[in-house]
Amino acid sequence: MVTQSHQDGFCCADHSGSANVAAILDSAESRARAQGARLTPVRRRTLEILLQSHGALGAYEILDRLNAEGFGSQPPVAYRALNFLVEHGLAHRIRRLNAFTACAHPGHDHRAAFLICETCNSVTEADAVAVSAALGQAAQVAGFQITRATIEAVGQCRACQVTSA
Amino acid sequence: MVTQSHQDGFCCADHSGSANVAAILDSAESRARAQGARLTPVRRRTLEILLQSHGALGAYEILDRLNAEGFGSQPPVAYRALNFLVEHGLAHRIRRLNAFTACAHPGHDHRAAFLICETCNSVTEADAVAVSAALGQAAQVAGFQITRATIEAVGQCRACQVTSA
DNA sequence: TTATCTAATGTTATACCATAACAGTAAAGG
DNA sequence: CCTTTACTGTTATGGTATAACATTAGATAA
Repeated sequence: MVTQSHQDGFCCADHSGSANVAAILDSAESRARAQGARLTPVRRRTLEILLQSHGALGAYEILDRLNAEGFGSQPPVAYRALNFLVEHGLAHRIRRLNAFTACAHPGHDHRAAFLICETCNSVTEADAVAVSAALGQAAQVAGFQITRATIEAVGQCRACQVTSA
Repeated sequence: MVTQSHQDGFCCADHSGSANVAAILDSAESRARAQGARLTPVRRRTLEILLQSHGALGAYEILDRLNAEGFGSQPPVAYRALNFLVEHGLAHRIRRLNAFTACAHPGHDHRAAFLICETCNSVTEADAVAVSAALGQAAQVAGFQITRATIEAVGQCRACQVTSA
C-alpha cells in the first residue's frame, strides 16, 4: 500500500495540524477564484483529504473516501479532482508512488523535490530551486529546453534513520 | 505509443549505430560476469532491443518483440529482463513514460538525468552530477538520507526547437 | 558423471493505475 | 429566463505491473 504510513505516530512531526487545514482550504479557494477556477465540493474535499493525510495517497484511495461520503464511485471522479488540484498548484503527483500529495507551499512559484521515506512512507516536499538551476544547466549543455521536471528521491527521513540506527 | 519516435529521422543524431551495439553487448556481458551475474539470451536480446531503439520502450513493446522471437509471451518475461538490466546499470527506467531505455554510459558510476522531448519522444541521458549534488544538499537540510533519485525533465530537444521555431 | 542445489524462465492469474466517451446537472452570462 | 459552458457521474476499456507456482537449465560438489 502506497499510503499506509506513520503507523505508530513516532515518525515525524505533524503535517499541517487540522487547525490550519481549514485556513489552507479557504486560501486555496481564494486563489482558485482569482484564477477563474472553482474549488467545488469534490475538489475541496479531495484537497482536504490530502492535507489530512501523512504521506501520499493513491487515486483509488481518494476515490474510496469520496465515494463513502456520497460523491461518485468511479475513477474519473478522483482523477479529475486530483488533476485539477495539480494543475492549480494545490497538489503534486508523486510519480514514483503513483500517488498524490497536497502542496506544502501553495501559491509560491516554487520548484519542488520530493523526499520519499521508504521506511515510513512519508513524503516531504523540499525546496528545489538550486536543483532546478543545476538541471537547467545540464539541459542547456544538450540544447534542451525544459518545460517541467520531476525530481524525486527515495531514502530515509530523519526520524527513520534514528530509529533504525 | 510511448515509443514512437523519430518518425522522419530529422530529429537527432544516430544513437549507437548498429556497428557498436555488438561491442556494447559484449562489454555488458563481461561486466555482468564480473559482478557474478549472467547476461542470458533474453536479457541480452532485451538490451539489444533497447540499444537499437530511439527513445524509450514500454515493457509490453519489448515483450512483443521477445515473444516474436520465441521467448516467453507473458509480462514477467519482459519485466524480469528489464529489472535485471536496470539493477545492473545497463538500462534505466523512465518513470514519466512507464518505459525503459538503454544506459548511454554503462559502467560509469554516473548520476543521470533524463531529458524527454515531448515533440519527438526522444530521451536523452544527461550528466546529473551537479544536479545530484544540489539535491543531496536540499535533502540534507531536511535530514533526509537519499538512496537513489529520479530526475526527469520534459520539454523540447534541440532539433525540435529549431523545427517548431 | 551424476546427484544436488540454485538461478532463470515460463505460465496462469490477478491486481493496480488511468482514461475515453457519453449522459445528465448545475452554474455563469447574456 | 434561456443559452452556454463547466462540472459531475456513469459505463466500458486499456495500459502497467506483480504474485505464485511449475519447469528447465547452469553451477557445484561428491
